[in-house]
Amino acid sequence: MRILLIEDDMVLGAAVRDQVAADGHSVDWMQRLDAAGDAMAGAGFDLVLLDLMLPDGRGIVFLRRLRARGDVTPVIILTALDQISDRIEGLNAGADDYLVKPFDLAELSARIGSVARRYAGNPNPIVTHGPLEIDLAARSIHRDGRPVTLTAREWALFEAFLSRPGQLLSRAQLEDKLYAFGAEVESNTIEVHVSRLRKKLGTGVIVTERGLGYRLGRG
Amino acid sequence: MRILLIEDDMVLGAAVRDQVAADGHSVDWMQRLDAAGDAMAGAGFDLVLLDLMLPDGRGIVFLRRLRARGDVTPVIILTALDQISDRIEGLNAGADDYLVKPFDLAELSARIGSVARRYAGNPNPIVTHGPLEIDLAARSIHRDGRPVTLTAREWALFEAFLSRPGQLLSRAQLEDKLYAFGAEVESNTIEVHVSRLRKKLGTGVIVTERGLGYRLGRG
DNA sequence: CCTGTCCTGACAGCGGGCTGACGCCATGCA
DNA sequence: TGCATGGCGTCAGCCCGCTGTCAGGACAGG
Repeated sequence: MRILLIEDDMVLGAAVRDQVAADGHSVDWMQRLDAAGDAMAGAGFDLVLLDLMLPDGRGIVFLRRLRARGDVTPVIILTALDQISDRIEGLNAGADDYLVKPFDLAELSARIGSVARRYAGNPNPIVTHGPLEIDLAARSIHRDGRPVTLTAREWALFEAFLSRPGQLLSRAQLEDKLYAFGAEVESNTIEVHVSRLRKKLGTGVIVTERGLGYRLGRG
Repeated sequence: MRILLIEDDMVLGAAVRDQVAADGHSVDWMQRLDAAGDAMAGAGFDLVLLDLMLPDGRGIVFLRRLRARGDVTPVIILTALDQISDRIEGLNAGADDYLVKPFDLAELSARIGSVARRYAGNPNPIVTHGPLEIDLAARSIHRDGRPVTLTAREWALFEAFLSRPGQLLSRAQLEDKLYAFGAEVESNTIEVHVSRLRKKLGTGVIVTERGLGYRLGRG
């Protein structure tokens, strides 16, 4: 897998590079955003590891611009910012995952593997689930042949179910997926999003386990 | 989830136990390290809440010994020691998280959920018990290949039996596992839930020991 | 047979879950 | 800058199924 590492801290960058390389991936390490932008425009990477605090600009802007260009390359954010608002901002900007420094290198490997598996894409892997056809890479869904459009949150939620088919997911687990680790949600946000998802995808897709959580229904 | 609480303070221990039980986990509470060691050697717990200051030894030694044995059960340390050096020592000994007394019970819940989720990763181990296939992480059961759905209380009860295969469990023990202390049940609730479980899982799963309690039958 | 224990169908209360509605905020457009 | 739009979190009220309770019957032991 081709990985682009954008990190200005030399010590941490080297450690990450070595770890990722040891996992068998090829790594391009850049210390500046402008160089990274050029690299992204050229060869296609399979994954981007992005530091948010860089000398020549905020990584979040970089990420947002990337997504605005239609680039769907998976991005994992590495940062010392541990404010909830920052995490939300990161995910809203289109990040796929989030690691707060200091993080364990083994955890980094695990996250990379997870993201890689999710996107392990021969051209367009299409998952069919009952009347639904899901193209994970393109983030598109068709229901009975008709296209369905999901919002960012809805997609994140649905993806959580797809990644663990048949497994029961508690509200807390889902909140972790949507808000990147322990953000406090004071209301029934998950319920509302589930409700909205059901309205778009059909009622049988997500099944409620009263008192426990939700799980993906049989297609 | 099966949780082992090691805490010698009766007031705090009771509070923690009630909170954890209210979150839907089954709790074993021990006041001494030697007893806890025996318990760990037997049934597998999903998580350990460990006080560092105990009458019969230092919790840190216990933890280190645990890891030396190759036991990877997640451990959260509860302690009044708030020196940085203590934290580092605890984490180096193999703890997964650290809570300094006095801590908020809600925070405890959040940490437990977080640690549990971190370890809830695939591949899910499947336990077979006669005609039953049990996926603890996914909270799913199949009987003769057909899925069986349990309610929250039914799960908690069944889990209590699974965690102690073959061991006799009195009604009082089961009530302790299912309900927070103080919320005493005055009727034959346990009997009713056993009955409902048997109807879903089959009659041979839970065996009655007249006058004593119940135990898990041979598969 | 008697007695104590256990099983299970029935039922009501309530608390968790669903969803329509609303307001805030960010974004896009003129 | 003002207006329109759409996403998202929050709230309230309704609904439904879980769950504790009870009662009557079954069963084991003596």
